[in-house]
Amino acid sequence: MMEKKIDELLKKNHLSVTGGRKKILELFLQQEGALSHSDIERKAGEKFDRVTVYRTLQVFLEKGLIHSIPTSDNSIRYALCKEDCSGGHHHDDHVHFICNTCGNTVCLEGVSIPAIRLPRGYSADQVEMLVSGVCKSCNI
Amino acid sequence: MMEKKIDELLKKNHLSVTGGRKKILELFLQQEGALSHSDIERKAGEKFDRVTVYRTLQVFLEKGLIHSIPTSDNSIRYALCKEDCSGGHHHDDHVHFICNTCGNTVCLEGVSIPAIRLPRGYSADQVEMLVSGVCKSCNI
DNA sequence: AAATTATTTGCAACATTGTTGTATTTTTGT
DNA sequence: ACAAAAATACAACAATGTTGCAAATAATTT
Repeated sequence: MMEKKIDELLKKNHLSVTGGRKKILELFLQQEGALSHSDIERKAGEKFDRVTVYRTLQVFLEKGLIHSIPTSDNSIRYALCKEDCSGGHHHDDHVHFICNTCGNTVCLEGVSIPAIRLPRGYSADQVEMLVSGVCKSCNI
Repeated sequence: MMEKKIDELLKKNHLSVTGGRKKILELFLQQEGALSHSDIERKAGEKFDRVTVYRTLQVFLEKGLIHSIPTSDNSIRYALCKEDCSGGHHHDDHVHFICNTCGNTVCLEGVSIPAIRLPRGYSADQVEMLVSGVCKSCNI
């Protein structure tokens, strides 16, 4: 079942498959939303050291397994990349949504970021779009 | 000169005019870009306590003198609001730009955030758009 | 399958960032 | 100039993030 998918994902990205990595990947897979560092620490922290969580997230970021989502409250969230985004920029095509009610952060895969016209002289490299409001589940 | 403008701004927002607040406001006015907490601490920290900087920024935020800009590197930046945004949401109409070369963050007042279509069930409250790339000054 | 090598982990120690309470100082309004 | 209100510094603390290194675990070789 999921075990297999996890192992594959790790191997595909040239990462040793270890307990900590499997656990954290599992959290992402079963969550299907974004997780903050403290979320992860809370859910996996009893079994793994804080430092391991930091390092694991960093490695996942570098390998393009996850991407980071900036938020207004100074707490970065991380979410699984649907496709490989190890190049660095393959995830900036969808909008991120934070629910003010439940606090969940999700990637709106269907909603793509519209192009904008920058002032003369500016060149864009990456675009983030972050919407906050009330999500489907909380919007009874 | 600037002294006067600063005093006015503070008074208009029902804030006592004190050394710390004047200094921090001055930094914002002469910077004309966004500042991170550590920026401010570095530039005003010799004269003022760290806690004072925190509390001052918090008050400025509440009063709508400044607004915060989320960034990917987990370090919120603050920028002066052109108009009053004490209501909370009056600043989400422009795009923010971070230069990867010089590190500066600016508000692109002229560039407004395009409307997007959210999936059924979602309602938006606030929208942030964050572009990173190379700014005018660095794009020789 | 055992041994070697490479990688990951936990731990400790530390640095940075952010928060809270309180006494003192400064500002404001009268 | 005085009383009341507000802001500040200081100390103590909590939370978050970083680094080096020894021990443990995973991958590779024979």
